[in-house]
Amino acid sequence: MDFFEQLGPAALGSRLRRLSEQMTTQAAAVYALYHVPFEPRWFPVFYTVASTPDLHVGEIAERIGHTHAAVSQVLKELTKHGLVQVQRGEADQRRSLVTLTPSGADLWPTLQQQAADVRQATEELLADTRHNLWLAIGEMEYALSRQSLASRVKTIRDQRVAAQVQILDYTPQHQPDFKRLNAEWIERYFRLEETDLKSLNHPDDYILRPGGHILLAQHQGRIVGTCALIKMPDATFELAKMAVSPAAQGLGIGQRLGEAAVARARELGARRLYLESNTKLGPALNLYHKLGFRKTVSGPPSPYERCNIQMELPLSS
Amino acid sequence: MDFFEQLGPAALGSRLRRLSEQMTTQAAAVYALYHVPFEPRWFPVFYTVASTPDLHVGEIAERIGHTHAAVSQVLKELTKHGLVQVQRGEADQRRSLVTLTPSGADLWPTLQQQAADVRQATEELLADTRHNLWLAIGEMEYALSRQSLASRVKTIRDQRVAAQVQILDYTPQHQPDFKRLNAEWIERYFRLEETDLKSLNHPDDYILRPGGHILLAQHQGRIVGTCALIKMPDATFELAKMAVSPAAQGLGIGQRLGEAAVARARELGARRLYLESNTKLGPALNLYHKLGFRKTVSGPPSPYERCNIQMELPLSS
DNA sequence: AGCATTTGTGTAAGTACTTACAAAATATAT
DNA sequence: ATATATTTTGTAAGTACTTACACAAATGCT
Repeated sequence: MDFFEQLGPAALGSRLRRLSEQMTTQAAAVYALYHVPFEPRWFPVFYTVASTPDLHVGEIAERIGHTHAAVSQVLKELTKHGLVQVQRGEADQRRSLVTLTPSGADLWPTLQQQAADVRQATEELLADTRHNLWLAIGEMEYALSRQSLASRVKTIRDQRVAAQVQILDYTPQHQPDFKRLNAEWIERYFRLEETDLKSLNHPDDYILRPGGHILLAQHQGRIVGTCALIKMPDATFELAKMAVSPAAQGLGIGQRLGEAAVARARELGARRLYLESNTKLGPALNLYHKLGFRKTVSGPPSPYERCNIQMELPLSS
Repeated sequence: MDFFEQLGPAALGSRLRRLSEQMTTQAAAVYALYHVPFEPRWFPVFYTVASTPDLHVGEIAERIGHTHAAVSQVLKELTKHGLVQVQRGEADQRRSLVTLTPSGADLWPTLQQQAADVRQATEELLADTRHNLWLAIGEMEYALSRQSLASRVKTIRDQRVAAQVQILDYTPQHQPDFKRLNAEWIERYFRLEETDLKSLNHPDDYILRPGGHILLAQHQGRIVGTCALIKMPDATFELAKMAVSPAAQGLGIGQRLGEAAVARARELGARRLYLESNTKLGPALNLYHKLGFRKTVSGPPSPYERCNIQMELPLSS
């Protein structure tokens, strides 16, 4: 099984599954040992009912950490085998109250004894190992409850990507990328307007020459994000043309671009940043908020139809 | 979840299953993170094919530790999604050789990167814990490969039962049990013969008064086993009427009875033990062998039709 | 009291594997 | 060379759970 060795803990899930399967098989063998006509998967439910009778399905499920559906299925089988009986609740007619039948009660001491034997065997097994599996599971469950594996992986990937993302200044060779990335998202949500086409086709004329700046994000040799600072009166820049390629979204590239834009505005002596957007663009607004932008009380009307929100960020110089 | 706390490690199997399920769910979330249209269960197969192309189904299965059936199913899906292609083997037409398609090869770097990220995340997770889950699994698998859980449980149970089993001397009140236990197994395999009935109905007359002894095994207040020493010429006793109740079989009660009988024969100054049995009775012969009995080369003919094997145990006094 | 909402349960279908079985190609024995 | 055994694979069904859905009973709200 070089597979596990090569991949290491990345295959943790697979390995856990294998071991749990092995344990389940062994459990079946244990029942055979005691001549008990009983299936391992019944145990949690039976144990719970025997310990505290007159519980209903939902309560049993909660105690053993399975779903009510699983409990319901197991109870059906236990009933068929004559080990438990189910009655409608008296006060609450929806509930199914469960108790042991006489033959279930007969079985109970044997199962208890068996559980005690299994417990002892497992404890001896665990005592033999340097790394205690039972405690390790507990610690792992705790660690995962604090931060999920997926979000841990995301953190790692974001760090790696951030190290690979470069923020570049616009040069004329970037015009096609600049246009493509912006046209892409505008067309997805709205319609390309005349004003858009002018500035996307001729950013030199419409953005740079009037004193603006354009920043680009490069990842693995490809331009995957853009954003522009457009000069406005009163030491203000408008943050516009913010776009990240769909394939590169979720990598924190917007954040990097935004931060770079804010830093650049500061360098240029801006006292205020301003932007226009649309409330439909949730993730974008989220990003702006993270960067420090807040809703403007009132501002000049926008030339774009699609803008229904304005935000600003005062820059204390 | 008091269930796990109450039962402790006896519920190890359940707990492993829960954790592995959680890891599987998380794995799916990780794929979503990378925008990869890929299911976690494909990974082992895909990984193996990408690392070493032109393997066939059986080889892949062996490497990843799954069955060929599982590999076959996953390959079907991978093919449907255009990630791998399967060809008949040239030399051996039974084999299905697997290689990546161009689009599978495209996906490979992303998956490799992702696996590396997952590995790092998991390693950080493991480093945070006091009991290393990865190593604990390895140790547990090793321990179980040396002795299965079922056999460990059996050892523990046998010890417990042995402590509870008492070997008693026959008194007339035991006659019904003595008869019941012997009749039970004789009728299961053969037919009760006249000779049987005499000694079972009147053990005093046929066994004890001629100088024999009867031992009984008592477990939890019930007589669950019998065995008799019948006096023969030349300081020899015949070990006969060995019976253990079906419900109590496998508990090592036969062994205890047998050992007690041998010890008693020694006390009585016997120089040899003798018995007759049938080769159909595998477990019984096994027990006799464990007690030290060996096949007799030739002996006097038995009054019982069912006897086709004779064994003896010389007792060095 | 009449309505929507919540709660409790059961059933069906899915999941990621397994075991069991079947069929074809190849290897081995006579 | 022919019959038999073994290898290789695919398919079906099972396992021990899950999620999704449906429906009745109870509760909350006006």
